[in-house]
Amino acid sequence: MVEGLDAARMTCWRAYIESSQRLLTALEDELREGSELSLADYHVLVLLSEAPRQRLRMGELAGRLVFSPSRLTYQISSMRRRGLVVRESCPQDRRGSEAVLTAAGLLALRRAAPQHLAAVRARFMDDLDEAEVAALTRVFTRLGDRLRDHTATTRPRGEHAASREPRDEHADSREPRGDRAAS
Amino acid sequence: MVEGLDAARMTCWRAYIESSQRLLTALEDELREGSELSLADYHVLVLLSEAPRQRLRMGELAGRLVFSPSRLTYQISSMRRRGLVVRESCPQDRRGSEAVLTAAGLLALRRAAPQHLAAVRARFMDDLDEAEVAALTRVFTRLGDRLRDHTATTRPRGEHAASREPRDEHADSREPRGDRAAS
DNA sequence: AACAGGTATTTCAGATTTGAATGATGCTAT
DNA sequence: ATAGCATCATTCAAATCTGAAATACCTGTT
Repeated sequence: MVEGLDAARMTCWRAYIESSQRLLTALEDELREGSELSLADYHVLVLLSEAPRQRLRMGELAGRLVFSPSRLTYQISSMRRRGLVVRESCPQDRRGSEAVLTAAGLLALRRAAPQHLAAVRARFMDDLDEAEVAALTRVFTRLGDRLRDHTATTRPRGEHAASREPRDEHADSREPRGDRAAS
Repeated sequence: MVEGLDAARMTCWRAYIESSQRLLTALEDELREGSELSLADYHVLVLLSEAPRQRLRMGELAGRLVFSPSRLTYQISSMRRRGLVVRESCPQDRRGSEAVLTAAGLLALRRAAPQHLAAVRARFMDDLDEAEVAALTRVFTRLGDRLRDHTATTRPRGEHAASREPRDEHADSREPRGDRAAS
């Protein structure tokens, strides 16, 4: 048997995997019972609300959400049925289509955000001291950067990974933006 | 709008969510292409291989995997079809049933483990220094402990969460066990 | 301008996941 | 013992997710 992880890393890995799963499950449950939204719905709404004209190309959205293209198509169809978004075809590129936030979608986000963010704090963030926040930020930012590259390079999950151009100006803004609707 | 997360925590939260998603996706893809196993299959096999007689009750398995009961039923059926496990009804409690690792299941795990663990290291663990490993372990162990309690107490996801008794002796062992097969 | 080769997205069938309902058994207090 | 409630697990239908194939359009070349 090839050498696996050392004991400390194995413990770390297992704690991370299991607790992350529990956390996501808990947040999903709490979000659903306090709103009509799933976590996926919520993430879509956040991204759209922060986007320039509250709209994003399907591919851009899929890339940021880490969704396969077909999953995103399904997700947006579902949200459209519920009036949270509408679709428009992209004028610059007629192959493309955009998801556009509706007033109802924005309202849904604004209503759901306080509870959801409170839940994120209650279940996770409030337990972290500043040093821990800094450590997690460093680790996961680095991880995300490496995996974004890797996905784009190696196995374009559904072809929606970030483009090869120098760098898309939206692609990794992690800072608040002013036009943010809820968060 | 109620106060959300402070800027540092929001950055942290988003980096964690996105990169965790990318990591899981990458590991799932790599595991599937190097074996016939999904990540869920792999986790089941690891737990069974470490269990006393290489068998676990459905509920115990669901609780540790953070699976709903019906999801676990489906998962185990699928693994049984492929010969990775068999099922036995539990002698002590005739309501219950056990999943038991087969020789083929153990073999599949032993074959898949080296590549999978190498991927875990390559994509994640090798980038962490000792202090980061320690910080993550502390944070996620604490998180897991709190969420295990919370789930058990508040909203027994499918009723398989740990019992309310003082503490189930299997429930949070995170240490290697000696009889471990692969990891 | 027609072609070749790429890209963006959807469609489709099949696999997985969910949650509510069901069946079967265990447990406790009569 | 047995009624009454709790627990373990499965089933079923509906919702979601995946990957391969199809569709429509772009772009650079000739």
